[in-house]
Amino acid sequence: MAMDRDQVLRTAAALLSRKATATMDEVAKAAGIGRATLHRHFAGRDALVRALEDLGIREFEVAFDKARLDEGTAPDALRRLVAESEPNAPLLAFLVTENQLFEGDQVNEGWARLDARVSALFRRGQQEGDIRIDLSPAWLTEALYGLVGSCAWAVMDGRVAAKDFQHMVAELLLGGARRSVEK
Amino acid sequence: MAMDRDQVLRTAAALLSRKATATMDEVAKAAGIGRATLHRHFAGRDALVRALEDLGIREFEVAFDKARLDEGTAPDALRRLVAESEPNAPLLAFLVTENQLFEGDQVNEGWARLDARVSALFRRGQQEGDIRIDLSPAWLTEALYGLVGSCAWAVMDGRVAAKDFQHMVAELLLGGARRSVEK
DNA sequence: ACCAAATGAGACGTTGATGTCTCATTCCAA
DNA sequence: TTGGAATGAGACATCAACGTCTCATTTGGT
Repeated sequence: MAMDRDQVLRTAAALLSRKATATMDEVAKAAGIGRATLHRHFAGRDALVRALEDLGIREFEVAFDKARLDEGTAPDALRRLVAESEPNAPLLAFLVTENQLFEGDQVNEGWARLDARVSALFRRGQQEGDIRIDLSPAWLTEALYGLVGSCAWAVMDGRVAAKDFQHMVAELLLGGARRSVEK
Repeated sequence: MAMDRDQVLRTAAALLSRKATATMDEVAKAAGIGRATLHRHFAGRDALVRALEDLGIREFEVAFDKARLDEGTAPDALRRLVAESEPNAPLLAFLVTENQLFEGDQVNEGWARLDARVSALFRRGQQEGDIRIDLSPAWLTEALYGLVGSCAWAVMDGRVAAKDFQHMVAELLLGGARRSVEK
């Protein structure tokens, strides 16, 4: 029953992704540790959420690295990005809704770094002529997060098959719903 | 200072869309009424959220009617739907995140009715050859909600200009981010 | 085998929001 | 004008989660 900080965080992420209002007690039980121990490592609920935020940001930075956003065409890079994001999609969904509660406080600057990388990808795609220019990189970034989160919820609710996650997100984001003539 | 139930609900919707954790006290103050009065009309916070849910469902049913989902091509109907949804987009964003807390409880059957109408629209588009068939109507419906909600947040945060809402949502959903050759 | 550190269980006080209640005041219709 | 209904303000008890603390037990390294 040793306390593995990272393992506890991942368990908490899994629980909170499903039930965002889970209590500290529930988080502790889910992680198989005592509430006191949980408190010894995370000063409070806020600290826990911050730690989850850090974990999420770290995971996505790794995912972005693996996706090699600078290589190949932007659409291909985006597909890789969606594929690499899938394992952490529920965590992202949780953090996105949680962030909306932080109103104006101070948001982790890590998000800005991630946003910048995604925005840069879209911008590159626009410059190379692969991405339409009437949709701003900022909006495309938001939309990516939104679709990843939505699909994560849909998968958890059984409305979308898990195996379709990558296709559903990447294809909708890239190609849209309209049936293209050239296809 | 007479109590106008519908006006109170709209004020609450506006507040809670920005700050989902707003207290009953804050809601009452925002509505310009006393907390006791608020309590006389809504048995509790749950009842208030349920009432907001009803309001939202009513609003969207009206919006769907106005959008005339059965007329014209599916893409055109979808554009009208996005346009009609815009005024209530923040409320939708709030209700969507709130619904995720309702885990398995009982979800208002109104959502099923709305889902059915949107799904039917996408299905019609697929049958008429305007919407691609490799994306399920259920997912397209979820994606629509997700994009409307995401864009509502983005507008509230100033990352997207309010005047671009319809274009950003409808064009991304329909056409995707990839620059099409035919365009 | 030993000892220091970490843990689990639970008691305890605190806090913030909730829901109820009272009472003086205001509103509105007859 | 008048009387009943609705309201606003605030007091009050309740409750759930939080955060702190203690102490017996377990763990892990030497």
